[in-house]
Amino acid sequence: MSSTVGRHAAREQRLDAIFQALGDRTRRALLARLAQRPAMITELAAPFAMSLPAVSRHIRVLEGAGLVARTVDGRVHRCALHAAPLRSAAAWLQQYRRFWQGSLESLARYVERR
Amino acid sequence: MSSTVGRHAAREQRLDAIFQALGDRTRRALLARLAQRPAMITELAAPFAMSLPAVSRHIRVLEGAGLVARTVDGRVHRCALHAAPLRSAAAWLQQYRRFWQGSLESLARYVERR
DNA sequence: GCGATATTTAACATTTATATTTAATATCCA
DNA sequence: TGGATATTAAATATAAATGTTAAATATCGC
Repeated sequence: MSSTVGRHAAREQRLDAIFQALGDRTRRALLARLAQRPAMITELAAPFAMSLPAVSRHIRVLEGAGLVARTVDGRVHRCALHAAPLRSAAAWLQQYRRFWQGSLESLARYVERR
Repeated sequence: MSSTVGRHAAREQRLDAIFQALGDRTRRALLARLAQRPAMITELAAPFAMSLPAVSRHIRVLEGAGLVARTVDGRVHRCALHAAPLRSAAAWLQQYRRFWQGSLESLARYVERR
């Protein structure tokens, strides 16, 4: 699994997991909450109109993408944001920066011309 | 639907669609291909070990997220990258930049100390 | 008009995602 | 010990995603 294609597939798989995890507003809200400070599961679940097991599984998805780290402390599971994978996602998006920059500049030029 | 919550929900929905669209490696590969130059459906589908209808639907998902624009020219559907929504995704990610930067700086300090 | 080409639609099968409710498990603490 | 708390697991239902093949639709070009 140390071949070039293997590494490529693994990176793609990680991006799949990261973007899929981000593709749900509940999970993005959980990340936003964790960006404030770490929190236990019950605390994280409280604001949502959704059962605790449902939130628990959303958190597991975030963990699977490497976006949340869990520390078990007695019966309390404390969750913390782990932002490193977001960096990979941002790096992927930056590849396309010139395209949206391009269209913005085109728009600017267009607006100036009038 | 022009209330603040309405707008918020709409933005969340758009982010859902964008991130979900990006959460599939076939679709990311299609975007990468379209970043070279526009192409028709058949052209886009050719490299994939997957039926044409399957690719056609992936493209529709990208369209749904606003990432691909289609121009019908006779029987040929020409697709072009439309990167603007990626900017929203990047903007969302930038909110978290300080977290991954933070860990990078910590690492740098740690490496320096030794 | 007719056959070849480009694409979608339909019908279908399979898998994955998401949510619920009800148990089970583990820990805390009086 | 025993009841309250924190969390997961199991069972279940539904919906959505993904892929296939075969048929339908529309256009091209002779």
